[in-house]
Amino acid sequence: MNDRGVVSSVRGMHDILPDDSFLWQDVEVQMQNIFNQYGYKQIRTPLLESSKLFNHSIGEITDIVSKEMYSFNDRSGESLSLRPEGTASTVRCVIQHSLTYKKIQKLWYNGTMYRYERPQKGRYRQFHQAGCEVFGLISPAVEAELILLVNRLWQKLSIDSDIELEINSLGDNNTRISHKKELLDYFNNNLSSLDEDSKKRLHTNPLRILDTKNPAMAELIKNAPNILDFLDDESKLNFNLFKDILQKNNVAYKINQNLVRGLDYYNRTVFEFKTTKLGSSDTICGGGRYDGLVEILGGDKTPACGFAIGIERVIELIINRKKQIKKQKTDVYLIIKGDNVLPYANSISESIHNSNLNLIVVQNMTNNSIKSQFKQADKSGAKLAIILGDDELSKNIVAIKFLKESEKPQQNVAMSDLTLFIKEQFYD
RNA sequence: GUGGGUGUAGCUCAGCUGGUAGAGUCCAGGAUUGUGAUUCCUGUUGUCGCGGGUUCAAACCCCGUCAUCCACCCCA
Repeated sequence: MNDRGVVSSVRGMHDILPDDSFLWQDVEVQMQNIFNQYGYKQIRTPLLESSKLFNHSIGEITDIVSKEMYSFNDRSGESLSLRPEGTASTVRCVIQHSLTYKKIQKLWYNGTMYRYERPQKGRYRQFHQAGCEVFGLISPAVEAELILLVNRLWQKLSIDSDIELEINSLGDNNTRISHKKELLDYFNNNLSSLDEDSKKRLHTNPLRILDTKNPAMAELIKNAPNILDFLDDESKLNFNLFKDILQKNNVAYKINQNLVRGLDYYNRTVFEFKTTKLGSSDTICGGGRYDGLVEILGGDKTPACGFAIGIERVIELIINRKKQIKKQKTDVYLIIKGDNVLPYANSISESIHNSNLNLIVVQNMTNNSIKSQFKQADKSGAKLAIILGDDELSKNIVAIKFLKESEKPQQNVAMSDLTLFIKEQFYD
């Protein structure tokens, strides 16, 4: 509630307004088309899940679980949480319905996620993520396909030149244990070079130190033990194969040995699509392989791999790129003048809708001047204005004005011929 | 949780060393008795975020508070 007693949306949760919603629809449709074209099927899971699900999957000590979840007890005392990401719910759904029993699943989702964080550019408390998850396949062709599919989306949305792909491999369990041990030794031997934050992270999440933005530590990080030197043979083979596929398909990538994902469940190949155009929220898509998660959540051991896209960040990039964003355009605008015509106006709109031409028809319902109505018609982007006044009504005609092709003269059309006339204008 | 910036008309913003608020845009009407550019004229819109303090006087100074943006932490 603000000072005047008007309730407003809660911090970090934003309305998508009419001038922007068309762009959102456009992005969502393009995304769905591509996901579907690669044979992925949509799932829709609840926004609310048992808190346990996220505690067990994302990791108790991660920031997401320890301080960013919207959690509360419901009336029966069970702790529920608004989902902070989509993978855990997807895995839960897959296990619950035995979707991977002797089967491969390729799934996609799109929905709102919730994290209690301080809002800033590209980061909100309610935000949208779309993602794909693949279950039951061990081949690095899976990771590669995910990359190719996302890459295609960037191209479709014309933002590919703003985005760079970074990849890394986290290897298997042993890789991470031995790398972490070496890393701890290394940092402990160089304690004096660590900043305050990093000293804290030494005990919580030493991998994160590699990700620091502090330039004073660049040299230290550069010489730190490289996880890629610790890869087991199979992970190494997989990673090389993965890179081969990317190269064969002309996908540019950068190996970032310091790329660590924030969630506990990742192993082997991980990747992020990053941009420099969005301030400090630079990751617009992140993902990787998580072969252990299904088992952790109580399912049979199932290899899996996926990614999530931050839709708000994609939208920001698009708006950034084109100053004029696409708005919803009217096709036919109906102008009305006179006391007797009102009962006939809706009938005209209805007759156009009845003819299944799939046109956007807007009818002026004010009693404003003709001039004002034409102004509105022009602003709506309509190709045609239909004018119905007392004169026209008495002759059983309507006047048609071509708003986009002003060289064409205005013409009268009999009401009975109207839908045919309009069809010719839009489809011939 | 911690820093910094900003809150004035629906929107974008001006407002000097304190003297009681303005422009553009938008919308409506008219110039054009029923025709969309442009131009011109007219008109509508404000708890100057909120609360307190200083002062004869506060949009402006001081304190507090809320909202928002950006950054840190962390992440999509």
